[in-house]
Amino acid sequence: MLPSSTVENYLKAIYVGETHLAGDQKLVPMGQLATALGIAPGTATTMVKALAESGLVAYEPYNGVRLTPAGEKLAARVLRRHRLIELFLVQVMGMNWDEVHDDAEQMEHVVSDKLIERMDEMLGHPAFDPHGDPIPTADGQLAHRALETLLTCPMNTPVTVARVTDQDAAFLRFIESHNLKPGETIQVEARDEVSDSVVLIGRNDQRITIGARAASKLLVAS
Amino acid sequence: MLPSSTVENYLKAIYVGETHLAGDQKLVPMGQLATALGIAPGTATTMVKALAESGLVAYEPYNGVRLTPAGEKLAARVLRRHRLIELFLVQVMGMNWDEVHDDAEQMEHVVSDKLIERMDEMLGHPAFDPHGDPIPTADGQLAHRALETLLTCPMNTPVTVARVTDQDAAFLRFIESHNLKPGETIQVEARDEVSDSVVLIGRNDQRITIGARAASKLLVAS
DNA sequence: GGCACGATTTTGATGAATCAAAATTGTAAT
DNA sequence: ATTACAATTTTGATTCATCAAAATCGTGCC
Repeated sequence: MLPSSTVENYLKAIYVGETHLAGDQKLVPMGQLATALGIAPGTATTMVKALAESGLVAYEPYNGVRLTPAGEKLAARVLRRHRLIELFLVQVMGMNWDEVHDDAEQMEHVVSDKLIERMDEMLGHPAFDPHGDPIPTADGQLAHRALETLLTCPMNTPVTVARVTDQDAAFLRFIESHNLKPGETIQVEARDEVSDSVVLIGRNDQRITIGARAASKLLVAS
Repeated sequence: MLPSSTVENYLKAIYVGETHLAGDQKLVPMGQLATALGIAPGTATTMVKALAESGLVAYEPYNGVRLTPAGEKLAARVLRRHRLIELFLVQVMGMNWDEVHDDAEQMEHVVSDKLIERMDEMLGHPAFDPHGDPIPTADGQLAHRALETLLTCPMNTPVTVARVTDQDAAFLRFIESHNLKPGETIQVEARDEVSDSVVLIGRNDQRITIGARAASKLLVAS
């Protein structure tokens, strides 16, 4: 009864959906789940009912779905694999951070525990992947950091880029080419509601203007 | 229209089946194919007919199946991936040669061309995997070596183990623990038809007796 | 030459995952 | 309250890969 790749993907999407969710209520709506997985809404409903049967999720019709402890354990395992693999591909295989997502997406379902362990050791039990996403520990714990987006962090104060929450290759290449990868130190110089943009001061005092939508995907620590 | 894992496995099995086949006729019987893939005979027939539809194999009812050039190209690609991955897992990840088969079996279907290329470079464009199986080149060429089994090679003459044609983990561990891995130099001291066994002189003049069945899986070069 | 047996093919059915489109439900606005 | 819209669920079908068991084919043997 080991979970299929499909089941693993559903659990992972619900897990991530829960964290993207506003504070208290932890029910992921079917529509959001279907969109995240790129499937038709009806398919999500059918599948989630099956997952509820096997005790991996709690399903409330018309309201949404949430992981049970069993489901969360499995989801964390898959996410751990995904992020370790991404880091491995960048760190050891010398691939670029914008081209590792698809490989990780596939490999996370098939590589042995032994191989994952080897990667983990080789990388020194890392806590974060190349995008700054936390890597769950073997027993499912997530490192928690208090981060802010570029829309909410203090202005004219040096902050460190900690996480980029978008896997789109073109976006990642943009971030990289403007020296905004995790680890870089930057400042927010100005925010403008009207033009919907944020002006940054980056490496070598270079000014970079990005849209608010993009700014919300850059998480920083003060 | 990229081939599914299932299709890739069928092609690979036919490819390997063809080489295991006695010289001239290159038709792999359905029964053999079904056994190799661990499926029911009827399933093989159905699937092979579909493969014939797509031009990957030539199918002769009641006689067997053979790869077309298109099918051979795909099969060689899969085998190349499989063997590169096995070597990578041993050489780079420090895994044992008896525990890499299953990972390779899964990964061969999912990793990107880019990642395979990186492995190939990192390993220095190797021609053989840890078991001595030849790795097809990117354009599908197989290195050919004239090897003999321990049942047919010259006796009382130093020969070098070149290939072990069995993926069974227990067998591989046996080979390793008796210092009979590819690269080792040994001699055949005696063959006995009646007891169905072969006596070898291995490293440090150690005597090792193995059955004829096992001996047929050790290929050596003079 | 006929027959029996082993290999192969056919048939009918199943489970997993999916879709499109129709039906239903919940809610927010009038 | 009604109603209208958006989200969700249901329905009916499809595709892929598989099996078991029945039907068929080909070959070797007497």
